[in-house]
Amino acid sequence: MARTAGSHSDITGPRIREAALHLFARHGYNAVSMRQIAAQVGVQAGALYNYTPDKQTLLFDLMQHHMTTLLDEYAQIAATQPATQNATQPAPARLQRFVRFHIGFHITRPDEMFIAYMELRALTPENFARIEPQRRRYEDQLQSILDAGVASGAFSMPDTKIATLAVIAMLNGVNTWYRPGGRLSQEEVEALYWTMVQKAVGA
Amino acid sequence: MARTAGSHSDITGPRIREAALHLFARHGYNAVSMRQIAAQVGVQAGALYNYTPDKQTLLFDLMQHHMTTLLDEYAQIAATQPATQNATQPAPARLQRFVRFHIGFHITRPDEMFIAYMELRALTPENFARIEPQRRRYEDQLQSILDAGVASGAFSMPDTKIATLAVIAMLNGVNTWYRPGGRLSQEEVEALYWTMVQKAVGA
DNA sequence: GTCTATATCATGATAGAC
DNA sequence: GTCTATCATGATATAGAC
Repeated sequence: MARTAGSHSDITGPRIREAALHLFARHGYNAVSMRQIAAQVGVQAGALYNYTPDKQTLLFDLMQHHMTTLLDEYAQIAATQPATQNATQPAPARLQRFVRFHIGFHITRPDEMFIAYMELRALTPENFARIEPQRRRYEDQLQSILDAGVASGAFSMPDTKIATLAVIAMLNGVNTWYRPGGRLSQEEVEALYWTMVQKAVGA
Repeated sequence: MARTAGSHSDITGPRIREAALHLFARHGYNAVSMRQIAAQVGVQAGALYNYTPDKQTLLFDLMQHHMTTLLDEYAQIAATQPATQNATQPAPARLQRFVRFHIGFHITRPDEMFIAYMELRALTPENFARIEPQRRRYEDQLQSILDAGVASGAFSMPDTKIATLAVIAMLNGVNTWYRPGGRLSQEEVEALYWTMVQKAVGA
């Protein structure tokens, strides 16, 4: 049916965020105009302002949602017990879960991930200050796993802070090449990186 | 001395590239205007076009120069013999040299590196097609080291292609946190990452 | 809720004086 | 080689009709 002037819709909001997500990821925040976003949704540019006060808020909301989902979903995964114990889990099991979660989470959200680390500098200072601690909080959880593993003797590495950054960087790299339907399945990718991470931390 | 209209200078060209490099790295290609670049140099916007036909060429030239320097300097390093032999060097020695070179090269050129991998999508398709093979050529040299190491039994990893990408991603991550004068010296950073890479490839 | 129309401003690039 | 001035375009955001 042809798009008319009168009304609809309940789903324009989500479609705007979807279009912005895709376009920001593909071309970069500053290279995308409100007109382009509107065109992709099928409305005029002015209509976007019924859903967002401005372009910057649109970007911030996308990032905020991504980080919140990341933290929430990891909290659930981390809380899941491996069915045998309810004591504190050993560091290698926790690390494996982190690695597989991180890859799985990001591999299924390439656009969100791309924006989350490429468009940080497009945020206003105030918005940046609200996103950055969330990312820090996520990375700190990896470091606590590495610290625990070193303390228990399960891992061996010269510097857990640097190792944290190295592992995150290595895992984030997956999104630069992984494509669904490619040579490797998600399960295979997770297994390969888990093997490499395990070795890297001296497990 | 005050900037005058009449003439100078021989060094405006380099200063333009320097300013563009810094501003592109800091704010992103699309967020930087020709007027901003001109202001940083201390000329008017129109004067920039005595040195570059357009903004896109300015970006391309910066990237091209970076990639050419990278390949040239690595070629020199790779050709250097460890003083004892002139036979083919063992893979672990070659890998160590690669890791230290990669970190050292990029750590001293944070702006160039930032642009080289964040602004690829700001290139026109034609320019991208000229840059991409250079990056590929560089990464292929790492993979050939890993392949040689696996063949000789010095390394052990399930997939050298993925390992190549993983190592590159891990090493590139250094530039997200390293700052001169920080907790770790360049030598210490190189040593830490060499340890982690060594383990990751099963050396 | 969406449209059309518009205010306001910044952009990349060019022309011509000096 | 740089300046001033300007063109043509496209940007974000708003106002008011429907």
